[in-house]
Amino acid sequence: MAEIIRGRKEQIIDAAAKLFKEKGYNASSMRDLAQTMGMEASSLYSHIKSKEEILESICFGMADKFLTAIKEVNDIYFNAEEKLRMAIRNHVQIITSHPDHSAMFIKEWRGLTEPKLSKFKELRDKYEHEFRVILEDGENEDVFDRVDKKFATLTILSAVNWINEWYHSDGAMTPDEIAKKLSDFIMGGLCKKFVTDPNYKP
Amino acid sequence: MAEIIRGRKEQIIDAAAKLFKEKGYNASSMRDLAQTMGMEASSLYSHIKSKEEILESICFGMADKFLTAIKEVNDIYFNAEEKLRMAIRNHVQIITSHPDHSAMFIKEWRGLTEPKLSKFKELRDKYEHEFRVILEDGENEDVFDRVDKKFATLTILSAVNWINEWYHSDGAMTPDEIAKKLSDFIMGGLCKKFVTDPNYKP
DNA sequence: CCTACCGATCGGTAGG
DNA sequence: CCTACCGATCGGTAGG
Repeated sequence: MAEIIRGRKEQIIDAAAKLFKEKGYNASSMRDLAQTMGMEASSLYSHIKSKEEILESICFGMADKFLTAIKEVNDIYFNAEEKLRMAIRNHVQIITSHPDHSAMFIKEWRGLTEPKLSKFKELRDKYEHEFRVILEDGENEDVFDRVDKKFATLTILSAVNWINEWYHSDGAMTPDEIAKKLSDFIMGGLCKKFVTDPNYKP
Repeated sequence: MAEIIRGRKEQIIDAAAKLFKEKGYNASSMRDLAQTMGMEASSLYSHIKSKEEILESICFGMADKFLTAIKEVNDIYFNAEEKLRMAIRNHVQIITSHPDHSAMFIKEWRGLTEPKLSKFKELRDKYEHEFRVILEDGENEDVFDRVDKKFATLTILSAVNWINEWYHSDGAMTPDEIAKKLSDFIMGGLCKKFVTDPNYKP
């Protein structure tokens, strides 16, 4: 019984994530959501407390996924380049396996109201901070250029998040191929050059 | 008389852009907008036809600005690296001088309905295409690496658009400094290396 | 899970 | 630019 209810709740949340990603959270009504589930809007409330509860559970659930992934990377003592490549790989992995839920974490969280909004922003900032630590490690190891870390972090995150706008599971690239290309681009940039880093292998 | 009405209309549109950027288009009501203007919601309709007309005029106005800027760059025969740096500089310039209106072009256009939605998407694709042409030029000139052009275009555009999320005119960097840093990052990536391109000057 | 319904708010109009 | 108001739709509840 409890399992049936929980299962149904997850179905509703998944359907909501898909709808909210397509139309936006504010533009989606509970009646829209009910229709995709083949039920009346009022029936949704047997399983969920409110519209915002859905958004909340998705946003915080994904924040947990992203944070757990990057903390694992930072705990293991690879060098900075490996760390960054791993962090990007994990990020792409999460986005491509949960594209609808990821859209809530990346952009639809704006629909949250206080005090949940502030709580969520804290988690996002934490994730950003973990990325930044990797870049700082890289500079200390003399592997990365001495760049503006905040600037570089935001630029990298914007690139990895943009994937969610164009990725479709039937596309030509696998998640790992996407992660590889993105990492190469971030490491090496666009211009031709020879890398003289000791770790470089042609 | 006509000037007074037009001036008032522009004030409303500017206030709307600011409001829509902060709260999102769908989450903003005409009553919210009226309040920021110190008038009743119904009075807005003496100056504008509908809520969507506001969004439309901003989105298409900005599309025109961005397209004009990049077409100018592509018409002048600089080399590809110069073209890309110029295109990024213009893009940053437009965003930083019209941050509210730019937000409509970058994300709030989703609030448009057909047939305007499709028309707008065409213009966005055109802008993307112009960027892509620059990357193709760069490869032909043997200045850029042979990269997936669609992939690189989207990555670059995501980075330049993300500026709109964190840029404030009282920040530490000028628009040209932002453009320079971004261009350097895109050209050179994060890793240490020596550039052997003939055009390279240390 | 449904029918029936609530108060609030939405974009927008009429008429001055 | 305002008052007065419209039909539609919103998130959500009561009761079964």
